[in-house]
Amino acid sequence: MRIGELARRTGVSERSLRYYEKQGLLASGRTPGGHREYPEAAVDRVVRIQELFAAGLSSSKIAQLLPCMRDADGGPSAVATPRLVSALAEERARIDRMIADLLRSRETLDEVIDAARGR
Amino acid sequence: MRIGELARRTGVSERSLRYYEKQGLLASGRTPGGHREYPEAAVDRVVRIQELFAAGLSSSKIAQLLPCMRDADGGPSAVATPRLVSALAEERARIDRMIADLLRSRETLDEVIDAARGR
DNA sequence: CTAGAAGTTGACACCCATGTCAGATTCAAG
DNA sequence: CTTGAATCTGACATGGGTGTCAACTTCTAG
Repeated sequence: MRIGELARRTGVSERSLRYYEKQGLLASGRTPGGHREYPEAAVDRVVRIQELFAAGLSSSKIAQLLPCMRDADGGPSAVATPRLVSALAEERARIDRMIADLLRSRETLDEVIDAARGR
Repeated sequence: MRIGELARRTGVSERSLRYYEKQGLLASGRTPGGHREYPEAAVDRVVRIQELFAAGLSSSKIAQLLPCMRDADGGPSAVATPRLVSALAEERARIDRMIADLLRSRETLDEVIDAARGR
């Protein structure tokens, strides 16, 4: 599929898709004229990338991580180096802290909302 | 206490504390010479502010929210307007989505980490 | 062949909390 | 007083993903 359809189906702007490619997160074939051509699996990949971005990972971390992921198409995954594993473990810890923060903030919001609705 | 101590105790930079004040998130008394003076409760407040920032709320939302929060010192809380309540409900939904994303990302990381450690 | 939709690259702007630097002032201890 | 640490204000920079515009090229339906 082409970039417009991929953008529509993932909800990610064309701008961002091109950016992902420049960062080495998303590969694409090209038509003879130079237009990008994506396989079906690109949809899942883009969604995954977005999630990781939302989780606060940088493009370079994601770029290292992606080849080690079990793809939707069950492609052969590279195996993470020990160095990468420890970096990922740190990210995991960061995510845990982030989740804890979010739970607290949600509770804070709930208190205010409940107080306002309560009377 | 003064800004240096508050920064040390909260782990938030002096720069950010001054920024919070300019955004109306954090009040301070002043010494005759103009140095900021914070009450003990400022520590909790700053931590709360940081959590809300981490949860993706903007300073202006936080500024609206703070007066409605039950403070650590049990101060009198303002009551949120219906308009604010609905904005907060949206934020709450956003936080829920964010948590769901984080859980997925954490799982992704775990898969890669486990695969690398597994052999 | 042709028109209009869709795609390409490159450059510039923005957000917005935070870092950092400079120069001046205040505080607190000797 | 004096001196060094702490604080003040203001200004500029940064990161990093995304928006947007411009000028051009390619694709595709008729």
